[in-house]
Amino acid sequence: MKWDALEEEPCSLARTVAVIGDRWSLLILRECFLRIRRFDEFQASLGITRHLLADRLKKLVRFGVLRRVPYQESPKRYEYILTQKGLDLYPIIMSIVHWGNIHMVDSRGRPMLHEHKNCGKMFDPVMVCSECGEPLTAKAVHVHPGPGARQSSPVHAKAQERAKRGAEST
Amino acid sequence: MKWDALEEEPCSLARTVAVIGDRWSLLILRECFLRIRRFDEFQASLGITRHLLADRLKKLVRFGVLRRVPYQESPKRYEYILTQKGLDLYPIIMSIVHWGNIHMVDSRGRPMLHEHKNCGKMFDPVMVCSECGEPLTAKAVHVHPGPGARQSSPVHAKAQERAKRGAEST
DNA sequence: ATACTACGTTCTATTTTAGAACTGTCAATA
DNA sequence: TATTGACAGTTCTAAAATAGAACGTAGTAT
Repeated sequence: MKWDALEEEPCSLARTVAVIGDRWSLLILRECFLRIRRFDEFQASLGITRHLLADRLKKLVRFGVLRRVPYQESPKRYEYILTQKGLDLYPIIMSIVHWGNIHMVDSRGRPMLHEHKNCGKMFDPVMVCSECGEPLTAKAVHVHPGPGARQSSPVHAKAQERAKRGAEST
Repeated sequence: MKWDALEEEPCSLARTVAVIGDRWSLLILRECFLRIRRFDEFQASLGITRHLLADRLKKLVRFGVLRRVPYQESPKRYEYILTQKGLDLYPIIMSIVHWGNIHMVDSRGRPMLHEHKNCGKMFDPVMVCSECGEPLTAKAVHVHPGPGARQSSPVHAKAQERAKRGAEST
């Protein structure tokens, strides 16, 4: 499968993966949320090759996640700023960080703590239902095809059936 | 940078990216949450090459995200089931889907809708603070080094300073 | 025997990435 | 005036990852 094909898939996950689903894009976005904005800063803090950095920044700009903004004339220099679309990636970044905090820390503990300015406390992110406010788990969610769906795949139907008959899990 | 180096980084995001930060792993996990469990089912529904599928499943098992469970003897056959560690990825998957729903849908609308069994309504996921329950935004969060941190990078310090002096954004 | 199912492995060609060097513009310094 | 340095990329070659197809294996069914 080509990257471009991902964008066309009738699946919001696949389309998002087309934007941020590679090793470097997520790390670049982490730096953006840590207020890194300039080419050489990204390069220095990530150790990414300049070649790939240029490529990924272009891609993120093309998708409207970053904006390339001039910060000086002569010589003209640009920095890369998160757009609203980019800022909206924050829940993704935070849930990735949180999973790492729970499942990937070593004996020394978390590399980073997060303080919520509103309440002044160190927090963890919690994902809740927009309708009832309860925390969400995979098992409490049922999926339906939406208006943008393509006819449901036979393999999924078969798996659903088997899962219903079978005992436990996922 | 090598993939193995990512696991060692003092950053929960980088360590999580080492597990799920490639095109296929996230798509495989999507299928897991849609109750796909068997090799040929993954292959059929994703169009991934058998080579890479075998490789990624091994990796996800190695990281403890999936469990390889026999479902029949003679010939011995296995299926791949999400562990608790894997189920805990749900907020990541849901926030990725939600961003796609908001920013990547075409005119036909969402490919998929989610129903919360607890309240019976179609919902969107919302990320809130574990301490005060308010929705989280990037600007309302302040980061601190944690016990597992390495000394803060000069480039980050520089960027922070510049960001404080400067006017708006991120 | 032959075909079929399920789960991989192996092979070659293509694409992507790593790593280093190079380019162009301008400002500051010697 | 010549040199150095900062910044933002581009270009090059070698190494690694991926795509696509074929092959292997172990059992059941015809």
